[in-house]
Formats: sequence, C-alpha cells, structure tokens
Amino acid sequence: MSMYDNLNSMQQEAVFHTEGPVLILAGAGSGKTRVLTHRACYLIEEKGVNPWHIMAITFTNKAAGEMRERIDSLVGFGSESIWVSTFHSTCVRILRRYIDRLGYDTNFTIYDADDQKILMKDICKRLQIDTKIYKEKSFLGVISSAKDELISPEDFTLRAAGDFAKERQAAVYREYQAALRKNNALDFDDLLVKTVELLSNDAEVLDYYQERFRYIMVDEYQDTNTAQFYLIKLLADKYRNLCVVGDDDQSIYKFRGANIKNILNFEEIYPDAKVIKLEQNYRSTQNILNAANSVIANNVGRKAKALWTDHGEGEKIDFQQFETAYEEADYIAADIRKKVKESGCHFGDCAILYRTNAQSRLFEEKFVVSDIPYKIVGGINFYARKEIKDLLAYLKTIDNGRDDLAVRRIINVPKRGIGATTLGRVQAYAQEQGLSFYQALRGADEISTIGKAGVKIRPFVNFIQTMRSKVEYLGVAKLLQEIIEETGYVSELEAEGTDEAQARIENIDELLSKAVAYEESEETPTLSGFLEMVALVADVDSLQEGSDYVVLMTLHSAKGLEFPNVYLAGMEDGMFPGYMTIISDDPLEMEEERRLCYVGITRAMTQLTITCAKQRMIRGETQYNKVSRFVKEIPGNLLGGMVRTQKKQKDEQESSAQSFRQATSKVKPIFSTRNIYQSRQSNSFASSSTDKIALDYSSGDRVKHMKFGEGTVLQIVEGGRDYEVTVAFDRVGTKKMFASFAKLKKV
DNA sequence: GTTAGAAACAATCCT
DNA sequence: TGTTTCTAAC
Repeated sequence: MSMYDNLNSMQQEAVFHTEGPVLILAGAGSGKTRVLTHRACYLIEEKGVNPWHIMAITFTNKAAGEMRERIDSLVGFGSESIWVSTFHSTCVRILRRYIDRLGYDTNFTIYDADDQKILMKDICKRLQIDTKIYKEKSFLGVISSAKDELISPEDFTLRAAGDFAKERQAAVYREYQAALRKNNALDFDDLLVKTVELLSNDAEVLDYYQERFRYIMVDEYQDTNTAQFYLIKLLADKYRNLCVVGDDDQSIYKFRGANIKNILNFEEIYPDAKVIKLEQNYRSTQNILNAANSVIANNVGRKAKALWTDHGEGEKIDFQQFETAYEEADYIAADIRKKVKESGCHFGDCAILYRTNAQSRLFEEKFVVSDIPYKIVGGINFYARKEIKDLLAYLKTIDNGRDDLAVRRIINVPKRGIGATTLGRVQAYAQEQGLSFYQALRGADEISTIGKAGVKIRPFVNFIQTMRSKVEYLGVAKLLQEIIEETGYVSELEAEGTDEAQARIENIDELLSKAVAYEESEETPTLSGFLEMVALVADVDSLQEGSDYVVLMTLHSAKGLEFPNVYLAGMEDGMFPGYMTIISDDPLEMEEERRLCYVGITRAMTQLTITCAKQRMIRGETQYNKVSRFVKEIPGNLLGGMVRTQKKQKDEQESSAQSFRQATSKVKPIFSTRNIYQSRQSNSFASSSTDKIALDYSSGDRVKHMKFGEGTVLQIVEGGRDYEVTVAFDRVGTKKMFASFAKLKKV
C-alpha cells in the first residue's frame, strides 16, 4: 500500500497530474495542503524530479512553515531543497541577490506601515499639501493599489492628466517613490513590484529562475493580486508546470488588491489547464456545512460547488442574542469553562472570531478576570512597539546609512539635545549637497548654520561608525547588546521604574533572545538577514501547535485554520456585515463580506456558536444593532439555543452585570498596564515567555533539524523562557540553539 | 528643547 | 473608547 491510497480519487488525480497547468478548486476543509504536499512527494519519488526544481508558495509564514514540516515528514530525502516560502520572502530573496541591477543596494531596508506614514507626512509637507484635508493614509492607499496593479508613477501620471485630484496623487506618488529610492528602501508592495520589474527587464535573471522553478505550486490562489499573478506567470512561462489551488468562495482580500479573476479566468489564460474540484470536506459536521452552504448560496457569480461530508449531522449551531456585549463575553467565557470541565475539551480547541480587532478587548478583560489562558492574534505587532522600533532603527542605521528615516528616528533617542531646528538645518544642507541625512551628519562641522549643535552630533556619528566597524565580529545579538549598553536605553527605563517601563524592558529582552535564536538557526547569519526576518513576520505566524490557550482573532486571520470549537462573536448588522459595507453602493462588497462569513463558519469542526448583542459601545458611543443578515440566511432548523426562558435571561443579566462592575472597578487598573503587555508580548513569532512548551526529547535522543539534519542531543539547559539545547549534528557539528526556535523533532 | 495635559479625532480586514 | 496632535509652561 502506498501513501497515495489514503487520498480520495479527486485528490489522487490532482497529485498524479504533474505536467502542464492545473487548477485545483478546493473547497474549505477539502485537504488541499495534503494534496500539495503529496504532490511534491510524488514529483520527487515517482517522477524523479530534483527537489531543487520545485517551488511551493503561500501567503503567510505559518502556512509555509506548516507545508515545510509536512513535506519534510513525507519526503525521505532532499526535501530541504524544495523552495517553500511566502510571496514576500521569495521576492526579498531574489532582490537581495539582484536588485543592484535596478539601481538599489542589495542591503535595502523594508518599510512598514509606520515608516510609510512618517515618510508620507514629510512628503506632504514638502509639497505643501494640507494633511488635514488630504490624509496621508488616503495617498498611501492610492499608491498601494496602484502598485498592486503594477502601475508605475509614470503610468499613473499619464492616466491622471486633466484630473486635478489625480494629478496631485501622481505628484505625491512620484515624490514618495523617489524618496524610497533615495533611502534605499522598499515598501511592502515594492517587494513584488520590483521583483516583477527585475524579471521582466533582465533576461538573464529570468532565465535563471525559470530554470530553477520547473514545478510551481501556489496556495490560496484566489488571493493573488495582479503583481503576484505576473510574478507567477513570468516564472512559470518556460516550463508551464503550474499548479494553483484556491477557492473563489474564500476570496476575502479584495481590499488588498486581490483579483478574483485570476482564479476565475485561469482556464482562459491557460486553455490546456486541467481542472480538478475537491468537494469532500474532512473537517466539519454536516450541520456546519449546511449552514455555510446556505449562506454562500446568496452570492451570485461563483463557481458551482457542493461541499459534502461523511461525518454525521453533529450538534446544532448554538445561537445566542444578548442585551449587551458584556453578556456576550460572559457567556462565551462561561461556555468555554463548561466545555473544558465537562467534555474533555481543551482551551486550545477553542477560538473566538470577530470582524474587527477592537472587539478583542472585552474578551481579554473577561479572560483575565476568569483566569482563562488566551492569546490574541493581530493588533499591534511585537516589532511595531516603540522600544523595539527604536533599537531596530539603530541596527538599520548601522546596516544601511542611506535609510534617513531610521537615522532621524534615533538621532535624539536617548535625548542628545538635538532638536527640530538643528535637524531642519541638517536636512536643508543634505538636500543642497545631494547627501543622505547621515552623510550630512558626518560632515556636521562643515554646516555653517548649525553652529554649536555640531558638538552634540559628533558623539552620535562616532558611535555609529564604531559600531559599523564591529558588525562583522560581534554578530547581531552582541551588537544589539552593546547598543543597549552604550545608549543607556534600558538603564533609562529602569530609572523610570513604572510597570510600563518594566514591560518594555521585557520586550527588549525578548528581542535579544530573538537575535540570539536567529544567529543559532541560520547558517550564515547577517545583520541584513535579521532585519529582513523581522520585517516579514506576521502575527498569525506565532501560533504554536500544541499550546493550550483560547485563540482570539479576526476572521481574516483565521483563514486556513481550523478549531473544534468556534465562536463567531458580534454577528450584528453594522458589525458584521460592517457599517462600511452596508452603506456602500457596490453590491460586490456585500458578497465579499458574505464570503468572509463563509470562511468563519467553515473554521469549525464540531461545534459552532454564533453570538450577538443588542447594544454595544463603539468608541464611547452606544450602538444598537440588529441580528446580522447572515444569521438570517441560515435555516432555522440548524440553529439551537435561542429558546431561553425569561427567568433564565434575567438571571444571566444580573450575574453579568455584577461581573461587569467588578471588571470596571477593581480589575481594570491592573489590567491596563502590566497585564496587557504580558499577554501581548507573546504575540511574536517563535519563542514566547508565557507558554514554554514541554520537550518530547531529552539528552541522548536522536533529533532532526530542518536545516542541519539529524544529530544527537548532548545537553538541555532550562533557561528563563526557553530551553537551550546542545546538539551534535552528524553533518555540521555541534550547535547550541533555543528549543522553541529550532523546532527539533525526535526521530 | 522638553514635557505634560488638553483637545481633536476616528469608521474594517493585512503581507 | 483609545490614540494622535496641539498648546503652553517649564
């Protein structure tokens, strides 16, 4: 019996059809990851394809990691040379090698949303645009959509002719792009745009990657935008072995430029494409599937699909409407407690999904009080915290002196008495002389206008120069350590003595251990490499298998995940579908919202609970909402739980009102400072202080590492928040590493 | 130049 | 409600 016998006939067809274009329409829970991993395996073991020629591309690091893991366990030999990666990391890898051909340095920096906004503010000021009337964010939105569509500043300018508003946008776009280039920086969209530009302009590079990626598989194809579409098309054009997997019903990223036509018109672009539908669902009960099917049936213009399962009917969907959002949170917390106590359900089996991040707050408060372990995905990224960004700006300045933004961020952190006027003069001088900001600082003595302030600048420049000369032999972690000591960043926080300062120090410690872990996990660690990893991690990436906490996240983040016990909270018109969707005159927006609902429902394996509240506070104002129209699209016979007696409701109201009083009076002050930091600081990618996981290997065991291969565990030292494991690898010698990062597997 | 406190303002979702 | 920006006083 072979491993392929476990697949159903449709899945087998998808696995065995290896040559030419293939479109796999995979309904929710139909085992698409299984198909992709088995397909990679089949290519290598049955078709004799060199793993080096196979590429699998996803949207999130988590999905990529999962696929990597599953391929590793399936493929006997050589799986590590399969290119499994996200779109963005793939682009960065290509650009780090070749972007000099487009006139950038290969050590470019990547700007996050924060950086973009600061840059945009500066540009608006320069162009004398009043940001009270025209918001930075709206310009950034316009530019981002243009980039998604591969529209260059020049193209944009041509199209804008004659339209005042668009001409202004064009001017801003041109300036913005010029500023990025001057700073040797790329924003997120640029990663794709520049890679496509490179591949379409440079035949040599294109040929190299076409030869390398002879078999390409793309996950979540319905979420690709135009730039991603062209990237894939360019790469696949020579061998045409392109296998895309997706589900038009799960297309929920239009706002990010995703073009649903990429999947709907696949057969027109590749007329010889083989189309395979996966309709058997292995995840949910029939009741849950029926609910999902009846909701999505209200959309027009989708590919016909009928999900079915041979699991039984299962439990009815528990639907509850409450007076207030507090009661909703009470109910869900109590229900989770009950399920954990009575039916052997774990906290980690439960997920609460909502439309907007702001909704997490009530649940967090409730869970802190009731002592339920939880983890919030999304919201503020670990790397977006002020203290982390400050330290990273030092690293960026040392790594790439052309990044003006980073330099300006830290020139006066800690306080060096260099203020706005001095900076303005340095800026003017830099502009005049055609220098970068940092270069101007180095030559501060030459700037006549700043006078005595030059004395304050010199130590800073000396410090950066010294650090630059030390990068090579210090390595990332020690460099960071030295920055912290020399600048007195942590000691300043210690002096503050507040809970918040303490939380910041803990975050800095966390950053340090990430730097250490990075150096240990990479074969050739570099400063640029570390900064790059930091720029590309998303929050969902941090979810660890086997940790026991309730997960809270938005419906968008939940795509691709599954949980036995799912709560869809805040199912009200105005929340979900959201206010913006309801007032929109484009009916397609409601369809997208409905697809989001479909995604939510299909995350549930055995039990789905839908809740809503008649009133809730939104930005300090009480809003009154009706039950979501999506709930009404679910046939009544699938719903249970609505029949609650008057008395029972009254009891519940009283008890929740009481706990609400508790939450506001006693708990909140503590909660709002230290605890919120503690609970969120674990929202980072690999290790975390709050959930140390047990190891399933011990000293003397044989283990396997993704890169280093097999080895024997020599020693395990228990550290504060992780285990430090020493392993003697057969191929690469002895290495020390953090357990949570190394992901060692017992063999 | 720096700071704290007041006022203004905000409308998803994310790599 | 929570965050960012403005203002005034040190």
